[in-house]
Amino acid sequence: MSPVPFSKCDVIGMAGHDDDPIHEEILKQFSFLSFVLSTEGGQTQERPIEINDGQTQEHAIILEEILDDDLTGQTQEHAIILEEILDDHIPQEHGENQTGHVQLEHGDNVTSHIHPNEDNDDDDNIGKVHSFGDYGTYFRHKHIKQQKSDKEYREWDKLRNNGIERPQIFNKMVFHVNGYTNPSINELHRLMIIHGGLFLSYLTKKSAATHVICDRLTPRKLVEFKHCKVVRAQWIVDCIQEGKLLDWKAYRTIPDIDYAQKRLSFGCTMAQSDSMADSKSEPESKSESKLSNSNSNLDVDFSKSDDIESDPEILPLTQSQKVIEEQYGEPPRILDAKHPDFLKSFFAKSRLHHLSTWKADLRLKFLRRIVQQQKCHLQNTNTLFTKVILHIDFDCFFATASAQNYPNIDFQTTPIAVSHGVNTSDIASCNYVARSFGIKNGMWVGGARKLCPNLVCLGYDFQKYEEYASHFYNYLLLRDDLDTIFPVLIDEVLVDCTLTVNKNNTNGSGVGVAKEVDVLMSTIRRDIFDLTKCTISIGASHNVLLAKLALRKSKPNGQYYLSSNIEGFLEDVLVRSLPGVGRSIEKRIAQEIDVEEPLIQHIRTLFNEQKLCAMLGKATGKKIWNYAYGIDDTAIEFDENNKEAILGRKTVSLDVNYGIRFDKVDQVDKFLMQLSQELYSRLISLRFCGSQLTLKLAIRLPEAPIDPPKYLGMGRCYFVSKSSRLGVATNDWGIIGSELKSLFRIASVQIKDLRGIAVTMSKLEDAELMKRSRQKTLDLNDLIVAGSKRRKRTVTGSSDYSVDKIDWDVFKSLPKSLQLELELEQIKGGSVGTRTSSTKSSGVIPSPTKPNGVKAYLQQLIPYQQGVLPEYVRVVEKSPTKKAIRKQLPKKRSASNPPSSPPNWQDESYNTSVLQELPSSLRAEVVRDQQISRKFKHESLKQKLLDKQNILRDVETITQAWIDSKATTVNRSPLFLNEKVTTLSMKKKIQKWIQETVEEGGPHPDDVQVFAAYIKQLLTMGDLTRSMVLVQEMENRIDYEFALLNRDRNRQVGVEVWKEVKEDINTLISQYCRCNKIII
DNA sequence: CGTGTCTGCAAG
DNA sequence: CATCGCTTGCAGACACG
Ligand SMILES: Nc1ccn([C@H]2C[C@H](O)[C@@H](COP(=O)(O)OP(=O)(O)OP(=O)(O)O)O2)c(=O)n1
Ligand SMILES: [Mg+2]
Ligand SMILES: [Mg+2]
Repeated sequence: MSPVPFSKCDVIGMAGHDDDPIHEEILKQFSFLSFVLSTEGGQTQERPIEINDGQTQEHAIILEEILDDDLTGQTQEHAIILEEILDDHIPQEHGENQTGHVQLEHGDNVTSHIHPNEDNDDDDNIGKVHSFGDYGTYFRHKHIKQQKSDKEYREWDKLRNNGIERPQIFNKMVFHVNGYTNPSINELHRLMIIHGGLFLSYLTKKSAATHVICDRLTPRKLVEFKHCKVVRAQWIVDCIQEGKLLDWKAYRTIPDIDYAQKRLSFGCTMAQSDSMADSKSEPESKSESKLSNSNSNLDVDFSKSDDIESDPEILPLTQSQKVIEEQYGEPPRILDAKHPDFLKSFFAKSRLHHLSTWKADLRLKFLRRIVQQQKCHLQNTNTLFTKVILHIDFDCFFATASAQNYPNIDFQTTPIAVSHGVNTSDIASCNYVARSFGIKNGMWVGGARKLCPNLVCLGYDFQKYEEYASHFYNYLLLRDDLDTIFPVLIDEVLVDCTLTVNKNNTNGSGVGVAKEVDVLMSTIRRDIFDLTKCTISIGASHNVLLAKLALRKSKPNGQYYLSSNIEGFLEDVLVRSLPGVGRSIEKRIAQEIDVEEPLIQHIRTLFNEQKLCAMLGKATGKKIWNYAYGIDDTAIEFDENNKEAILGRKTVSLDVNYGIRFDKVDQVDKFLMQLSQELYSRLISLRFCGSQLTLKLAIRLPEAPIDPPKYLGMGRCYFVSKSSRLGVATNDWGIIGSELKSLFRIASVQIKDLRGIAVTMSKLEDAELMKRSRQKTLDLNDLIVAGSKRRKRTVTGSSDYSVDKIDWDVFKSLPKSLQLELELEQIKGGSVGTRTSSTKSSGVIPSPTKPNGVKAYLQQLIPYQQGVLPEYVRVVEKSPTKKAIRKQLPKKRSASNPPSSPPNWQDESYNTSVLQELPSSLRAEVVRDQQISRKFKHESLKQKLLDKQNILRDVETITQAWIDSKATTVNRSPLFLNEKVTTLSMKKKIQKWIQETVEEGGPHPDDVQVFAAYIKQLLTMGDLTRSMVLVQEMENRIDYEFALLNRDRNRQVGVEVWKEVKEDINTLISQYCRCNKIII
């Protein structure tokens, strides 16, 4: 603890709180306050407070409340208020009119005597500032006041120190304190200013600071403060101790650990691992490998394990996959995200993707089940019952399951891990033999091999995992004695079995419950083992937290019912094993108390709830404090009143932080489009639309190497995220895609430093409800664009509604890209009025590359199949909103713009306003012209040649993929509305569908979705031919309906809508073709 | 203070 | 060759008015 120079201060008015550490703390930090506030202190240099505003009373009351407050944990908050009040009340000028004073007296409580001057009430400027109604002003003033009060405080401190000024070691230095520090920010503040430093609160420009005091540096902060000297708080303390300025470099804040640091000093242990491996398992490598350790490391990899076991039958599946892949001769290998098939191939092999997908599927399945059965109503409410929660989990699931592919490996004695690679590859799961070496799930193989050189790495077998999980879950469902089943993950469930185990406990004595629990657990374990030959463990207790901790104790292949001596049990539990405590929080706690691996008893004895909350935040602190005493009220029941619970989720997202290596923006754009489609298909299958889109980018940290240790990994990164309100819920991938591109440009990052991309759709709505909102957006017809004065939308006052030509309320609800579009349109039209802060309010930074206007993306040249006229398939960003707007837009720009779009802009972007109006054959010509002229402009002859070669190569590979995809889908066909359908019956359905809905103004959006999903499924199965036949059928029928229009104009809308639908389906197909490089 | 956006953490 | 570092929800920090 740093010295408190005010210890001799009079502490008054606090008699009732002498023993309260919190009040002491307040007093310590603000002990000078008691002087200032005291009129009875007896010290000559003290003056009564002079109050010249009308709000003394308010402050006095706040003060009283704070000092009288029995609630703790609000020290910080109170400190701020105190500080503020102090700022306000420190005498500005000696001899001002005294209009009242605050008097703090000895006694049980603080009392205040207020004598406000009623006549002076009109002078309430300052009072207004502080009336909590205008926080903007409040905070602006606060900064200035703070500096002022700092000065006052320094002067006062000098007086306290017998007139001797403290060494001004921090002279001319400006500090900013960030995050939780030790000592606290208030203490630091005090220390800095009395030693001549300037203190900047977080409200001011951080860049003005010469030093940033920060004990914990996250990657993002590292970037933010990269031009500052970032030091630990200890520096301040030590400087003062020494009475001079110490070298700040010795106190540099070290960045938090991340992926790269897991690796530590891999590579230095070459000799050691070499010799170990040699002696053990690879005699033939002994002779050759003096230098290379890679060989010896490889020897235990699954790809060579057949050598070790000399059993050809245990060839892992992944091997055969490779063989198949290689049969193609020279297909361009899928390395990074530039390859069009990357996404698919990545997800197919990503364990975390599988885990997440399985989890979501299971949740959905069980949600449905609960809703269907209304089982939650049956929940027991008998308080006499002993509540019992089971936590069931497979032992080292992946490792156990994968090892079954290798019958010759002795699972009980061989250290086994599941991974893709051999060095920087993650270990998904390792068995308990491996764990005895200290190996853990999530470690890199390289690191693990240092602990255990003989570690055997096996490949993944996702199919098998899925299979076992389905055995597992079906079994649980089959049992009818489990009240609630809550899937945590594929290999892990929480079960409420209160009713079952209490069946002999009708009198509430609790007798026999333990036995019932034990029997139930043994039965489940035995049955699951019989089903899967995998061992599972079960923990049981009366709440979720304790069940989890019991599970940990029971592992491996065990069971544990934690029902008595819970306090004692908890004592020696690692803090880290509490749910919600991970690496970061454990480290923070460990640092604070200087214990390597803190236990719960440390929390109990060395912390209190306030301290935890100060360190970890209010919610987290409280949660952990409760956990330390075994208190947990997490419910595993389904709350049907919760709207989100019924929707099942709040967001749908898609992350790729592997293989992201781009050079040019159009590569990024292409990938973003793929992400859009993936997101789209997830939204469709969940029947969701969303109205907020977030793009999160992982960017290489400046000091991180270009190539991270892990091949194509993300390395050390910081994250940037940008989000956009779409205004209308959608799932359209055209909209999503163009919005993403727009967001990407706003983020303005170095493309080569991009290491990860994530896309999140939030503000979800049921697609069912979307239909209605869609109708609403059509009201945008009210939107009129003509010469108009812009105003920032502040109040939605109806009075000036008619004055504006644009309904800004509607405008604001549009996606940013659309807003910008409209603005551009206005600029073009030369009708821009006063451009107030509209740019700012739309949040879009205009930049040369930004104009993401009404564009369509020319995706791929697709000549139709059987000699039909070639046609360019457009992918239009369709959206009712956009269309509605576009109708209102003058078309001038469109005519002149397209051929001369900015060179920076992606090649594929076109303005379609005009193209849309043209017959497709003519349109094709225009497009081709544009392409040619662009090529001519921007590309050298050499480039052209290269392009040609590329096309040729594409054709070649495509043909093979094409043939192959046809071959693999001979006798499979997806269900449509759960029915088996033939192409012919499907054609008939389409005809009927179109015929019937044209009169109703087009198909129901949901039906379209179902149909689109069907087509997509066809495509996924490689049945391109059939999809195209079906679309052709649609087109024919629509043309037919179109021809009939003369007879019945009412059907025009329906036909138009149908044309759009057809276009969308076409888009789907062309996308598929493009992704697979298929040219038909 | 109430709200929104961005960042960080945890889980498996 | 390597390697496949996902997805969701919650909470905190900070900005804005
Ligand atoms: N960092 C991690 C952690 C887990 N998993 C996968 C592999 C595991 O087999 C599965 C289940 O995770 P568990 O935490 O249950 O770990 P295990 O089942 O492997 O071991 P145990 O449950 O015995 O502790 O999730 C993973 O891929 N990566
Ligand atoms: Mg497990
Ligand atoms: Mg598990």
